Amino acid sequence: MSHIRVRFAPSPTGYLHIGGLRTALYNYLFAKKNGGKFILRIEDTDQKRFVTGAIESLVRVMETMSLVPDEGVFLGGGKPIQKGDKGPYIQSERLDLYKKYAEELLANRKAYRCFCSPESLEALRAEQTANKQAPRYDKRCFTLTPDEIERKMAAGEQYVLRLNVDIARGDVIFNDLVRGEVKINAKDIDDQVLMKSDGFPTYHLANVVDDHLMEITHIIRGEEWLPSTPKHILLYEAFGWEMPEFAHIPLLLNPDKSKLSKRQGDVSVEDYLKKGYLKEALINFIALLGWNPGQGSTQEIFSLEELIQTFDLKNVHKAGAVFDLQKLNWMNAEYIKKLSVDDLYLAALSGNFLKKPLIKNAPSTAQTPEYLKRLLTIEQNRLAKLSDIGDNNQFFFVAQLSYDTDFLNWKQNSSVMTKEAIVKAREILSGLTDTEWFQKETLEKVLLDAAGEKRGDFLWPLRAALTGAEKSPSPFDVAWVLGKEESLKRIEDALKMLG
RNA sequence: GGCCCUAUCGUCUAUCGGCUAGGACAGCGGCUUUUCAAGCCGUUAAGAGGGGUUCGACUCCCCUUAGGGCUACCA
Repeated sequence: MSHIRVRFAPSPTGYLHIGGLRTALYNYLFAKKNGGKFILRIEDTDQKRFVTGAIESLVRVMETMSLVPDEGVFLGGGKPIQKGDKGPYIQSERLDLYKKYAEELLANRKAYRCFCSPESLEALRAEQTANKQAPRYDKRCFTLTPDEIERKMAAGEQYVLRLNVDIARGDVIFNDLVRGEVKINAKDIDDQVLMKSDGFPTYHLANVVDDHLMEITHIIRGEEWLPSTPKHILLYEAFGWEMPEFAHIPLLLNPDKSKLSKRQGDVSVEDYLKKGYLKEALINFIALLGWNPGQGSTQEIFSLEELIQTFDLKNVHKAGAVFDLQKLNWMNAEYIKKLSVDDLYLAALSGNFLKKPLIKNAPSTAQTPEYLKRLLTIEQNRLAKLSDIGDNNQFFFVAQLSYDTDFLNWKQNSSVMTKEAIVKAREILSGLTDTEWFQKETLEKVLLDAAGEKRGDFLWPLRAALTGAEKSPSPFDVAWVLGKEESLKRIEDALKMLG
């Protein structure tokens, strides 16, 4: 297969859907793996559903996710720009092209004008449904005489162009790269509208025309397109064009196995980015939803580069895959753990995860880069996503702790023992220089030595005084993050409470 | 209703006729331990049902069942 060209062709009706991202990814991987070209085309043929700014956000997210096309629509100065010699890549700019090909179809009797009103079509459908028949256009306009057509057109009647499906065509058979042979009989194919009355093409026409003109060799798209593929094949036949290969990839599913949708969780890629899922984790996770390296491999963590090397349509699953947030969380945590603290800090900073109210309302000493990096050092192993930063350790950001005095006592220990422990801690800690303090190992060793055998007697009161929390990282870690001054202040506060 | 697709642990999946059915997430248990995580170790859990084909079927074929998708002048 020489000169492979694939495309991702979303419509700008909102944000990039996580399922769309997966489709884009498979296209991208397939292209890169095979030395082909990955094209981004915008399918904005439905004026009613167009959302302002959707193209920009679509392209931006693709870029963020490192799925940069070789050709098609890009962003330049925040505005959509197009690159490539097969453009334009935005369908609303190709209207005359569709018109030209539609006329060719009309001339060959492969398409015909239909003047039926939406109301009469709806009535027809209602009747067919009531009679338990499959709703299908009855071709009544196909038999219009040239005179009648001319009269209606002269009268300014609105019309659409329909595909003239020849029932005698019999089975339309094609070989899907992931599903194998698929067969649908022409009698089950509706006379699909190709051109709408507003002069815009429908998906079916625009898609086939563009894929041909843009020399697309492999159409990799969601399974929801499987039933309409025969219509597209009929169009290729009508034009006498070479057929591309088809690969229909399995749907992404909600936990209840229905098609992944809003309502049952987040579906836009930006939602996940906003929650602090790393793009590498998202790509990795989504790649494994419907594909695996096969060959008995048990590898789970893949870089984009590794995915490119390993990807093969042969190993794409046929059945839909449930989007399991728990596994995403695990994978994201894996990626967070692999980051250096500086990179983690940068990721948190650039994603705006250090500006949350919890942190913004904290004392300024708890907002310095040094402080936050110490926090991240401690929290790195405990984070599923960046938006979780600080949430389980809020004591790092409050000016004044609040807890019951009894909370300082380890198990059944008396407050006298607790006080002794905290006094001892104060003595040791106040003797440390700042340099010693910020050597995490030194701090830990000094405190561990002081704790001796019965660690709980010493460490629990200290940890309780420093955090006031039932759960927290170790007292060494907490003290290390807080710094000497704040730690000693909290220790003094505890001693005051103990009287 | 019609057409099409699909079917291995709860979830993602391996297996491409020889299986004591493997891995991962989640769950559970343990170790570690000052609490909570992390980490390490262990463990529960699957071939929808029925017919064929075959020396031998999770793997191939058929039927049933179940789930899903499509059925628009939306993509």
